[in-house]
Amino acid sequence: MNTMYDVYQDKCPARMVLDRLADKWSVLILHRLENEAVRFNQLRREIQGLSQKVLSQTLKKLERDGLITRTVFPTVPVTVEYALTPLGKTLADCVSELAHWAERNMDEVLAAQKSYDKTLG
Amino acid sequence: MNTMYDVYQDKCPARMVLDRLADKWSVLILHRLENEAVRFNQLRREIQGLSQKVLSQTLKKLERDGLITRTVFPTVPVTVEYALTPLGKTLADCVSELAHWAERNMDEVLAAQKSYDKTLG
DNA sequence: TAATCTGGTTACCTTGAAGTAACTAGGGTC
DNA sequence: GACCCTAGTTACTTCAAGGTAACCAGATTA
Repeated sequence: MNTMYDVYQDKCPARMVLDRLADKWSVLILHRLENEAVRFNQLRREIQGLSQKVLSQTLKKLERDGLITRTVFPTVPVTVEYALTPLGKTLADCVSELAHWAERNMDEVLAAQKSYDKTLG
Repeated sequence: MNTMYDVYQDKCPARMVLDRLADKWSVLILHRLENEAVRFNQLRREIQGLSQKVLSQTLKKLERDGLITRTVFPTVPVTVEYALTPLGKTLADCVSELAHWAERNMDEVLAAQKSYDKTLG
């Protein structure tokens, strides 16, 4: 049973959660993990512009939130895999739609920006 | 017909769009506008913690992106209403799911955080 | 012994985002 | 004339997120 919350309220815990989710890197990482577990350096290589430091920080936050798991395999060199938890999966579905929306509609957004900037002359 | 983009690529325009969307205030504003047009000060009052400056900036960005319209009514004092465009509506649907997810699942997230913090003792 | 791999952490610095608060405009009321 | 309303803008300051780059552990290979 869930407590009722209102995201419009300041200091509402749902707001804190939303604040964490509304982050570009979290969105990209969750999206990437949607269909398979991925290793640290693989994420780093695939998500361009994401530095090692920020990747590490973001993964830690996502793990803390119970959205992803971190599994260490004692291979040589060591392998660390990140994967979605069941909770993370429900969020990733939601977040992927955002990513898809961006891919689908960005032509229209760019056109709107162009037109907006023109009218300011 | 849309160009194909990949959000994992740096400097990909879809990434720029995603970056703009993955913003707490944009999410809250789009969510609030989902079912009705809302005035400037009304948004400011209802979305707690959102300053006048940031509200103004965020609305301007959303308008530039073609997601909301700004309509001035020559009442006294002047009334300015913000409303979703059809494009904005498609995004708001997506974004509202994120807000709902946060409200629905935050108990579980907070519990995960608590448990994570405890194991670090 | 030196270099290489993964998966990080740490120190240092910069810059841009946000807070605060005052100011503007255009009109109405007392 | 002074003050209130809406809807912003502007100036100043501060703070934290992020970039860069070096460092670390643990093990392997040449």
